[in-house]
Amino acid sequence: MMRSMHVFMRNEGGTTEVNLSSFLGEGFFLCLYAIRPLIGIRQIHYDSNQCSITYLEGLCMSEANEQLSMPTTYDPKAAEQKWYDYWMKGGYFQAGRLPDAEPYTIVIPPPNVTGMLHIGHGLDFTLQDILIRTKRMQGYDALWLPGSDHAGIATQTKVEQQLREEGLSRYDLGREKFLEKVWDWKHLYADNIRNQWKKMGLSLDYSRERFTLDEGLSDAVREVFVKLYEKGLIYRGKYIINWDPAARTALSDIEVEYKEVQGNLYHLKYPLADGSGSITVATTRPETMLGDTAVAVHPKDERYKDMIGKMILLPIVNREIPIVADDYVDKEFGSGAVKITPAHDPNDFEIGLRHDLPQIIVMDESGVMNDQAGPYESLDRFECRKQIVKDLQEQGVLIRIEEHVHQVGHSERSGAVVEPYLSTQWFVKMKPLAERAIEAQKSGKGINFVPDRFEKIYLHWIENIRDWCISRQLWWGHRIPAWFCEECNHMHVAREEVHACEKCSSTKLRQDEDVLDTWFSSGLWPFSTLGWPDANSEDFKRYYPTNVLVTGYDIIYFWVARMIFTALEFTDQTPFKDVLIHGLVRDSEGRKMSKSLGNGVDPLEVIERYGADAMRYMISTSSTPGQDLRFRWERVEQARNFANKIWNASRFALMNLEGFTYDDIDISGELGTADRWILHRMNETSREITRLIDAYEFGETGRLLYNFIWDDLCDWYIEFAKISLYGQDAAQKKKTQSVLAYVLDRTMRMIHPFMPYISEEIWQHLPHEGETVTLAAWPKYDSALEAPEAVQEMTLLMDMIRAVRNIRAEVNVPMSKKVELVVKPADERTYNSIKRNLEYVERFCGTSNLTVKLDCAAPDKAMSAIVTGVEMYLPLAGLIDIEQEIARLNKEREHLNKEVERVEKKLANQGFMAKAPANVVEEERAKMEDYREKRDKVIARIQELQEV
RNA sequence: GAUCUGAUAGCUCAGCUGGGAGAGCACUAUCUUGACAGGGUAGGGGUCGGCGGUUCGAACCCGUCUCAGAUCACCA
Repeated sequence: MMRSMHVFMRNEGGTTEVNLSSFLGEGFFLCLYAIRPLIGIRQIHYDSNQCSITYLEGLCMSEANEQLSMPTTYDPKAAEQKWYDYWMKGGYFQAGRLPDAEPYTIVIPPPNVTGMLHIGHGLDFTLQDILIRTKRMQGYDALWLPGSDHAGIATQTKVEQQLREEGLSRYDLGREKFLEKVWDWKHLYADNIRNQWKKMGLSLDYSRERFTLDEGLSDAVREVFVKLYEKGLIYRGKYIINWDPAARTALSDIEVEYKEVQGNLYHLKYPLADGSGSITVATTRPETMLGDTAVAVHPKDERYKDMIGKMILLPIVNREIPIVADDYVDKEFGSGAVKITPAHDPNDFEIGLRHDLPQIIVMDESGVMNDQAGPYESLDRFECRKQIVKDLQEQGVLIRIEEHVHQVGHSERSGAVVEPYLSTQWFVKMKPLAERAIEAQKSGKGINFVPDRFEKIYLHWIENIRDWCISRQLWWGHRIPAWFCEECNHMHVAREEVHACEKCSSTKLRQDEDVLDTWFSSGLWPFSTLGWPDANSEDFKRYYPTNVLVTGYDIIYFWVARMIFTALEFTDQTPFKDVLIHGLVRDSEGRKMSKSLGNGVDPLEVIERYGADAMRYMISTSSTPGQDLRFRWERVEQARNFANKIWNASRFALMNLEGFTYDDIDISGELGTADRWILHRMNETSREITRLIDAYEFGETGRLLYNFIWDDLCDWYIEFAKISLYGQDAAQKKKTQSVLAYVLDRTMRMIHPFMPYISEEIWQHLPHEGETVTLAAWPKYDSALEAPEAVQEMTLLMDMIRAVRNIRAEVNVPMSKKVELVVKPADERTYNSIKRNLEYVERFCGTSNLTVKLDCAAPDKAMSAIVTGVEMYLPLAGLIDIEQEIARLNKEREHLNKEVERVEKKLANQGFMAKAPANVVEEERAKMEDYREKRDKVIARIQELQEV
């Protein structure tokens, strides 16, 4: 709906009417409001019928803004590009600038080169950046080492997928060509990752960037492998492992995810070979019966006592297999008889060893039945299952199918159903390594987990650890440093390539085809990146062990635990002192972010829309250690608004700091109440946030900064400062300018770790010393800034102002109405406080025409307010009626009465008096006095009014 | 089955050694007073999951139950 509107332009008392037509009311108003500074409008009034505009007198806003080159809203994009380049050029992130300082080290959990970073990385990296930036400012030689992980199976899967789209497999290309492709991929994604780091504003030392397949790191891998082998802690052998038929590789136990699946339990009746009967077994994987080499029963099971030792004629393959007795079998479960397939089940494998049973592998490495499967050869394992069920049913062997929900292992990467599979692999013997780690932890020389409950989780895992299968039948990764002689098959394990067989001198050697589990190299990350095993590595000597590792709870087993035991084994110390565990970033409904749900959040999108600082602030401060957090756009918005608030407060300051230099800052001597108060608050805040950052309490830190900046600095101090800044007293003005410049400078330093860009942008505008806030000194608590009496005075003023505002709101006193506030202080000290600060009260009580009168009698037609130490009366003849005021006061009295009673009761409680600490009792006493005083005054006032 | 985490305002969450329940958003009213409408001011809204216990005093400690989630281990 279009309608026309009149716009009045008011200037110097005169009003010009302007007709504007064809616009939508409120939308237009908002547009006009937005461009207000640009066209020099000072005020706009809008209601549904008219809109009036007042131009700025004198200096108009647009000019002021141009001078400052600071628009009314903060523009993150320009600042981000500019300052990151500036930081890089200055080399501020490079460690080693302070050779005499104590080092502080963090190594980044290397992201996989499989794709783009997600918001979870955003959380992880932001927390680290906050720590490293804080420590850098605190004067440490801070090193944050970046890098990425080759992520063997994950990356190879991706590249193979890409190939598949071209109709190719890795075998078509061959090992060498394929690896070239993967390296291309790696370069592309490592660049992307680096770019994303920069967008997030991370202060990484790029000169030390590492990749797990770098020469140095590969050397570390070989060193560790050979040493462990020589110690007998790495062995090669034929065992049941978890096999991923899609990726055609072995997996470790923790790379298998168990998911609940609705399946069937098939009951099979195996006939005895002598025809004397049958025995029933049950299985969820009937196709494995082709590899059965026994049936096991419990030795004490009466039902089968006589059958032990007899033979069974295995259907379909017509193989005779024995009935064996083994304690493993649970008499109570199912029929009490178990089919044994040593080559395709870990438990059966163990039983097979005990009873010396043959191991028959019935499928190949891609899950297709092999020649041992007789008629089912070349059928896929699941096809075979269908077929064999049908056949067994026809032969009367399958007597029952029962629905059965069970856990089925899936490959963490490919998603394929994992097949327990007998094959020759390399393993790390975990017991001795784990014991050392457990001992370290229990003797107090271990890792400080934050929150500490994760220590329990870590210990539980490492105490129950099984040997680690480290070989992978992949191409992308560290090749196992083992060479076999083609003549005599002798195995050589060595750091360098072996050219001649030590046994038969043959030069025909071939290296083991397999590569190592990607976590084998990640497990060395904290020291391999710093130059280990090179004994002369300066970085290793200086920066190891690292201070803290920051990561999510999802990789405690995969990574954290492995780093700990390898570091203990090879460097004789823990790789870091603290481990900060954070949660997962979930979507707004609490679901895990995933590709399939499409609910992932791209950090670059967040940065694009709201700026890197907003993203960093939101994500770092909306988390508590160890707890998951939900990603909500409205929280990013809140963070953006916070950034904008900081921006505008700074704009105000800068407008009033024209010509003011760093050398002009002088906060000594006589300062106003508000000045001393804000310095006090800033000082307190700096002490608290320093403590909280050291405790990894980023959420609390953020809240504290938010409250300090928004409430104390913007809502109170800046308002109070206006009196002095707009006043006539030049000396006083200079003091306020000093405080403003000083406090803002320190405030920018304090928020810098959280919001590096906006703090740098503002800091550079402010009177400052030094090249960058990145290297500015962290604010230290300064006892000279303590000002308890200013706090007391300020509290009084704030209470008074709030009380008057309340009254005003209640009776709706128009802004324009002239009011006199009558104030009666209780004592001389309060009197002097108020006297000194009259102007503040007059200005900020929510009305522009308020004057304060001290030493007057209480007027009749007035609303009253009692705050600690002061009675106040706001004469509002014509606006209030006395009955209403009495009613309001009665309500107030009731409330105070309740408080008084509560405290009195507490103080009358002998238990409390006897057992509560003295300061608590004292506080309660003071409260009671205060409440009583207020209540009595309210009562007195009611009586006064009733007499009128 | 074991272990762990969570349950606080309509929503999302804080509440860091037990001492008068908080924030943001949303909602209601109100305001354009030379930084900010991405603002200001005022306000409504909670037996802190239930029940017991310890304590002078419990959102917080202990026990127990209910619900939600996670991790680990599983027998065919």
